Amino acid sequence: MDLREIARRARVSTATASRAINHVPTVNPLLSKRVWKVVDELGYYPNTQARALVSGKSRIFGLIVSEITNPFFPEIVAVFERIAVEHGYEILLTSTVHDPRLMASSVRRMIERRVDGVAVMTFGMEELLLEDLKLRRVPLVFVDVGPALPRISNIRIDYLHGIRQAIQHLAALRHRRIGFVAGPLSLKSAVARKDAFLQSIQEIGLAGEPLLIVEGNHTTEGGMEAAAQLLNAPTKPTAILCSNDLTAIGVMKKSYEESVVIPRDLSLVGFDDVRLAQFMLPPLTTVQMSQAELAMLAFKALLADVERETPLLNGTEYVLRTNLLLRQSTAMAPTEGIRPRKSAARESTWCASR
Amino acid sequence: MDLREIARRARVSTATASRAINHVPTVNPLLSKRVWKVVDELGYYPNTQARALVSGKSRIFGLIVSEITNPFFPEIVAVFERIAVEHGYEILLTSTVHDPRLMASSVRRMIERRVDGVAVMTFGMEELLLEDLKLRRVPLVFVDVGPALPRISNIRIDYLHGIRQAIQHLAALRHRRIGFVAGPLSLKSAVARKDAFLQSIQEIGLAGEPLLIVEGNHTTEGGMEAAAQLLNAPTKPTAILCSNDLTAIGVMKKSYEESVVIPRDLSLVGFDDVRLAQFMLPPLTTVQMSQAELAMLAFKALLADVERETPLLNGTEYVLRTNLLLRQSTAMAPTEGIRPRKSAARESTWCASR
DNA sequence: GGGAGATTGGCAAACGTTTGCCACGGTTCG
DNA sequence: CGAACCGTGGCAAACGTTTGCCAATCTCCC
Repeated sequence: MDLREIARRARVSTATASRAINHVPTVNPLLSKRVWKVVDELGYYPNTQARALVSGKSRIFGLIVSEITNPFFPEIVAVFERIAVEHGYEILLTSTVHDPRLMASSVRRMIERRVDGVAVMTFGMEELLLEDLKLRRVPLVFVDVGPALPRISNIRIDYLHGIRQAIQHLAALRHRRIGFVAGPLSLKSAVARKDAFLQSIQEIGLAGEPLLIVEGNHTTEGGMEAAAQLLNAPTKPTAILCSNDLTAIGVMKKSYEESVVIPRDLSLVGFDDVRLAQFMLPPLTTVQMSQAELAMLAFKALLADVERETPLLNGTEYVLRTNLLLRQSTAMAPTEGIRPRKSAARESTWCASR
Repeated sequence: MDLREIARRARVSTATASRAINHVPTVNPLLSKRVWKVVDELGYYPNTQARALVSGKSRIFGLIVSEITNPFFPEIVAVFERIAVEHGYEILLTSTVHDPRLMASSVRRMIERRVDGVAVMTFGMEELLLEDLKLRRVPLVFVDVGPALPRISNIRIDYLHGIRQAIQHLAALRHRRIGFVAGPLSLKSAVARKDAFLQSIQEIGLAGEPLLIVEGNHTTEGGMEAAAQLLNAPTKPTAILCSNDLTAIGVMKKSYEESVVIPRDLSLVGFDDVRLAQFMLPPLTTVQMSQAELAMLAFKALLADVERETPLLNGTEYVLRTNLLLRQSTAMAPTEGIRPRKSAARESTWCASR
């Protein structure tokens, strides 16, 4: 069943039928009604591919996330999809799972489907692979990349704001030895988080304390390994800040196994505010980075780019704030009985790395 | 840049160019090489919509899940997507969030995009809304629906297998008062799980015990509410089986708040084996229902239907088994001090419902 | 009553492919 | 030497829309 059939049954031309269906105002209301009657009777749905072919617009946005099984992303996908649908867009989802080959194939598929734009929510991976998209002038939006080219927007995350809050919160609880489990330092966002941690530590004059930084990989498993290292370090931290919630969950599990009770013996702060964070035992204090806002920002950026007729000289930059969310995984630092203060100072550059 | 341009530059007709690109064997290797050279130089990607238009196949599968933020689903999406891509298919994802309107609009969009098939992973919701798809002979695959029509396959979950194991495991640990937090009974799968629980209880002669069933809603919040009810019931259960892991996590949280320690005071078993289950404290014993297998089964079913030239009289039925996964949230039942056996018996039909 | 202008609807081209059909050239065999 | 056949490649139609352009009809005013 196609437009021709509709036109035939409504006794109009296909042109009129098309115009009626698209609510072009010049069409005679009487004819329009006739067309719509037939459409409803037959349950006709226009063929999007034919439409796309002639209009040159697919009304599809690509959405690339690094790993959909990471609980951070489903929320983004859900919100992005919801807004997209509201605006008549469809999404083409790819979960790259950190595999450049998959990323490449995904980019290719997106180009083949002629997406109208792509949101790249991988937090600073493999931009090289996106050359093809840039070349074709596909509007793009990234998270955490430098100042933008035309048709390329950027969402900058203000990591410092939330992380500074976290550190100051811990300091207020008398913690001085604060550990940090970083994300994979190949990720720009992981580096940015670590830098924010470093800066925050410095700001409140804790830079002289032994530096307790371990590189994790943003998974629970990585968190467990990192916790193992940190808890056996010559100078155990009394508090740990993690580069993401999954890592923090891993730390919780390791602590549990080693009978370190949170928050009595160890205060713990996560990052992201994954939905599950509040259901941990104890509920995880974490730096919130709103997934919903991030998704909305990304969509907004893409839509603006698509609807703009003349491309801007440079893409727009959007900013997303982060904020500390207090729950119950932090507490006053344990009073230190036999803290080997002097000897610890000697090792102030201790820094493990996986 | 289009096929015509490729053809022009390779000095062949578009027909030959098309055939070369699609590896039609009759084309002269020399010409083929010439075509491919141009293709690679120009970075030409064929326009999928034009292809779809003429071939009548969009090479898109729809995937409908009930809620992508439920950690059960991302794994399904990930696996489904991976296999789809491997087979040259794209997926159109919808998260219906239990909203019939969204479901309807999603079905419409899928039809407009001319999907080649749809996997409906909502566990028994709103099949009525899928009439449009059935009408158009779109291959479908469901989970937990009755025997199938042509072009409609079904994946039946063998809930009993795993749930029976769970109950027997609890019984072996001397538990006699086993509570159950059901899912929303509007969901077929939730009913099936409850029935499996009932049958398993009966099988081992525990049917005479007070019946401790609460209806939850498959969310953590629902689990918390259910736990509140169960823990304050006249005859507190010593073990609770939950209809899914999210519910179990809610129960854990509530127990924690009420200082009921798991597994010492209360044994807990979940269902699904969400990735996070093993990171709960204590790690959650649960009935595993492999998300990866489910996704693979669904894709396989769809693909088989698409590739079959003559539709079967009835769709195929696939079966997915469930299995108990022992972790650390179950233990021997607490020795019962002052158990009010007689008085409890009177209330053996106690059954709360939200 | 006739012409100008405004409405409205139809014809047909275009979007970028695939593919059925046919023609061309070359080879083989009688 | 001619006919039959095969391998190869090109022409053009088709897929289902949208839309520019033009023609037809109507309205209104002089």
